Amino acid sequence: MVELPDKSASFVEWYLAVVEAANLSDKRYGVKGMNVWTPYGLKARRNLDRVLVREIEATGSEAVEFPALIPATEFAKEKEHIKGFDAQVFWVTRGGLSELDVPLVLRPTSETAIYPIFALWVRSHRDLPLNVYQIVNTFRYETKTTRPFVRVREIHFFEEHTCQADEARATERVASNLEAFRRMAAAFALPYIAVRRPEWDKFAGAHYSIAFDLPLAGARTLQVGSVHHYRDNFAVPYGIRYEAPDGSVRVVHQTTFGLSERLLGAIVGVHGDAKGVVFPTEAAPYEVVVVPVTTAAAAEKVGAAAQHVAETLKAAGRRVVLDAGEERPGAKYYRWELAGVPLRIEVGARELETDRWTSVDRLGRKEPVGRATLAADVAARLVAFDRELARRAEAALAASFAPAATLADLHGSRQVRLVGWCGAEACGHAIEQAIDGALLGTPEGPLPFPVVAPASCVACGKTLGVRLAIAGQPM
RNA sequence: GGGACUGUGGGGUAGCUUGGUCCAUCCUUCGGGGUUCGGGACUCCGAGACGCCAGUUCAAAUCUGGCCAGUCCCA
Repeated sequence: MVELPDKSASFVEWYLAVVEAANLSDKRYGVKGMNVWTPYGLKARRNLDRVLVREIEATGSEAVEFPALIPATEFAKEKEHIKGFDAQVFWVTRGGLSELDVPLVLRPTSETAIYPIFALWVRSHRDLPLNVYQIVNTFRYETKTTRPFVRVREIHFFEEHTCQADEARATERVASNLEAFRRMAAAFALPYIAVRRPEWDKFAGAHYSIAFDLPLAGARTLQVGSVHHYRDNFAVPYGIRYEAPDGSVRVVHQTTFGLSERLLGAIVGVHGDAKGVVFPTEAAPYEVVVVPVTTAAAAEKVGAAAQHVAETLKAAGRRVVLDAGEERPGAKYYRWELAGVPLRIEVGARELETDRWTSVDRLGRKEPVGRATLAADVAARLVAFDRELARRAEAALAASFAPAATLADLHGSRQVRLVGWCGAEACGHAIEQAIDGALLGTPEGPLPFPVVAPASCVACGKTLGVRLAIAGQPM
């Protein structure tokens, strides 16, 4: 029997307990920040990857894989980048018994592994755009407390790297990535806000960074991914140049798009409830669980019917698990609810006398599904489930933001705050200090809820050039 | 980066102050048997632990040190 801590009262405790109880990850490996992917957790992760791959490939990106080790000499070429990552890399300094002449960095991100090769691949304007992505593990020497999926040292990382002919085309690629992320997030019923990070918080080496933030609990937010415009900041030191149609030699402009298993953390954190995980259909390791409700009299018939239901759904392409175990039905319900399966179908003697099965979705909504129309009815129920899940998440997101007119409002805030900001770094830091968190930045595009434009900077009171900014506490 | 606390079967705990009573408590879990089965069944039998390495001691889950890991707080 599993008792979960209260989600709204102690979010972090709840999160850790859910991840463990649902068996998504095993944190007993014994190296800080490096957890074991369990069969169940890995199924979910692969579903996320499947959607990411589908959506990024729809934009003309191709998969590649680069090595995990980067020579120190290459790593050091872009000086803002190395400044940003120097303190959080693992080094490989020895090979067997001998010291390496050139130490190797275990990639914390792959710019410096990929760009020397991009310089070889890109020769002509005909080679552009170059859009590639990889899904690999990256490593960061995280010193803070690590948490499954959210802050780890071995990161399951999706990263797209592109080369474009000029700055405008790179800007277009950024827009395309924002759109791809919109589709990915929608697939998981995850509402979010896209935020342009302030100068002091952009990716090391970027011209600008746009991050995807989700409110979790109180003022806490989780960045699940980001898109960066590099301009030619990397292309110059790495010599990524091409010959234009007019014969001139030009430097490419680059973008990247990064996501990680934080997406899974976000699904757990946003959709999960007092009973456990709630998986949106696309992410769910199993979309449907079939539970036979047996009695001594009808055991055989019920068992055969349950099996038939499972097989019918499998044949229709559903991920299905048939729980024919010895436990009583109630115990199974609790277990599969903890695991977050979107839809349960109950097959018992009662149903055998009708032409329907009972189905209950993870939000507790009970409805019959037709025997003859099983696959179609289940599909419809799952669509309705995802829609309701999204609706609830959107309502929760809207409720987690509140405007703040003064710095005092930010103290001990239980919500993410919308503030006026003049753009000055000093004011930004004053805001960060007040909320004991970060100025996440300025919204990129419209927010998914109504907003009143602020009149003045919450820190200095100036009205000139004031824009809407978001302040919260990144997890 | 700084500090605090914690580490006992798969999970949660009692025991630690004051070393011997402990081949270690209780709940859960796991394996086997029986009766059951529409929201966490009951019962019988069985399995399973003192984070790691040193030290102190006749004797260490218990005391000391280091390491590793986890949790929390602060920059």
